[in-house]
Amino acid sequence: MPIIGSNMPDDMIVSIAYRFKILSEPMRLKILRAICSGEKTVQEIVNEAQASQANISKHLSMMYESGLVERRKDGLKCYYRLADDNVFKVCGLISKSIENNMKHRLKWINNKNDSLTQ
Amino acid sequence: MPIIGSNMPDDMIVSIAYRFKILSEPMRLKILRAICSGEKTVQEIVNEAQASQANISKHLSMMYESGLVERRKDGLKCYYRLADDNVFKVCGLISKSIENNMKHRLKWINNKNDSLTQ
DNA sequence: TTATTTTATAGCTATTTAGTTATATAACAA
DNA sequence: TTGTTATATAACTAAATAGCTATAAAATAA
Repeated sequence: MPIIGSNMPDDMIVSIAYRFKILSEPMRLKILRAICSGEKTVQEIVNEAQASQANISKHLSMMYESGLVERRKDGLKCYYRLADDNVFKVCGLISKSIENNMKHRLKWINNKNDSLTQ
Repeated sequence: MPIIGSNMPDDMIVSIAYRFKILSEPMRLKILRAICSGEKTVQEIVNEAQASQANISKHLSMMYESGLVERRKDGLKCYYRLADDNVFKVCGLISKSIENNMKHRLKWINNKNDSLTQ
């Protein structure tokens, strides 16, 4: 299964880039962290993510428009939930990649120190 | 293995967001597409991604600084390659997620049409 | 030396956008 | 009706940044 492969068309690249863009803001990841255990109201998300209601609402609207989250209205309250859980796998891979990178840099620093002390 | 889980600390969120940010620019994904089959020189990447040399070089520097790509200098030329291939898995999941989302919207549209024609 | 090639970078501009304040909308309660 | 609560949105500002042009740096060739 080719993933990004040299055959990936430009418009698919643009779609993927846009999805990454949504995931590239710490506040939006905090929102995902808040709803990863189940649906939450806007107020609950505001409290967990520690931001203004207007700010959270704007982020949620954007995430909804792009299909990253789904929502359900019940009276005055609006419950948001994840649209699918691929995003968690993605974050998992990214953090693994960051880990690899840090290990790599650490090894490089150690080698440098070794050669300095030899 | 908890992935993003409610226990993920803020600084890890920030690191992950930054990695996503690097992946959120179509031109940088085009660079990845260019080097996914193996290391390439800056000129080769410029040709494949169809952008100016200065622009590609700036993106490559940024990707290098953040540990997304590695490089090897040989005379005048500089070869860039991927640091690890988690990024491909990530793009794969993202495109799968986009697919799911499109299917979902399509189904929603179809249901709407069904109810209109009933 | 001088010229050429390859890559990196500095300075600039236009565009995007996160967060803010204030307000609108909409459901509920008295 | 009026008031209150929950959420969405409009207008604005400040900061970040993609791409541009011009130039610097560094290796090679003549």
